[in-house]
Amino acid sequence: MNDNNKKNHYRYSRQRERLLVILRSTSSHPTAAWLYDRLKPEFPHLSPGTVYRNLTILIEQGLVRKIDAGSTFDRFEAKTDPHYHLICRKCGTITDFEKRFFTEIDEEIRSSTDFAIDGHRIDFFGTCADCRAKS
Amino acid sequence: MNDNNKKNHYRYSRQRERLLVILRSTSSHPTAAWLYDRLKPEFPHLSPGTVYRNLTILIEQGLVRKIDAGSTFDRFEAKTDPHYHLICRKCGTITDFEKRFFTEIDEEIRSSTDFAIDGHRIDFFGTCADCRAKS
DNA sequence: CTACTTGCAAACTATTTGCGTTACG
DNA sequence: CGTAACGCAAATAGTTTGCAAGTAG
Repeated sequence: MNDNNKKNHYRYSRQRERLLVILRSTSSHPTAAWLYDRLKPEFPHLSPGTVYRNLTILIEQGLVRKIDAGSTFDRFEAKTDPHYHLICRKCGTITDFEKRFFTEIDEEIRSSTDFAIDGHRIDFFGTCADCRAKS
Repeated sequence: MNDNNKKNHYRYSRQRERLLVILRSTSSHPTAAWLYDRLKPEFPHLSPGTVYRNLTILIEQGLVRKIDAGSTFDRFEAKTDPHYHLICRKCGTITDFEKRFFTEIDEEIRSSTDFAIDGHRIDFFGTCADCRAKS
């Protein structure tokens, strides 16, 4: 009956606002730990729980997305427009790719399964320019 | 100087052989816990460590792949031929899709980045037939 | 015999949660 | 004022690791 355990409405929180601002100001797809370290000087009593709870809320609000890129930890991004990720096999860096979105492939899948497809995620793997320069 | 901590060669192990057979006999993309439960009756003294260690070895050998599908736990598959995953948003089931592989999209990305792309992964999201029937 | 593999148990890491307090609306 | 959000600390979940004993080659 209850929609899991989502709140009725969200109250303003300075910590959450700053978290979103920082997340929007970087393209590095940071981890929760990185965000915590980044925010700690501003809020000396900040706790990891607060970071995680706020990330969850921001995700519920559709302002942030969680990324799995094969690590043991989660990464986050505030980009909400459709885009892909280029993941470097050497250094793990994630780079956004937004020049092209292959909406047409969903249609191809739809036509040959009984799955009701509403979206897709693509990660491209390879070696970034920096890593190639180093070897 | 040392190649991380990989072994010089792999010795035969009955546990590992059975693990691979079971993994090859299912299309359910199981978790380590599921594999452990499945193998436990055959090896009453089996430990989780053995399952994880052997999965790591099978991955190094290129016989098994680890899948991240947004869960807190890893899933594994013994399919090594290129294919995609259809992930149900309701029940989390992962279904293989192998009818079509979009090799051409790598080329499109290559031409507009300085990333040396050598492969991609696509996950399609939606609702599976079973879940649609239930609602 | 050498060193890879095992079982067991303890350790580890990232994340979540309970609780009493603070503060937004 | 009611209840969402906080900080703190303890708990959890999944996975990894150290060690002594077993075993493949």
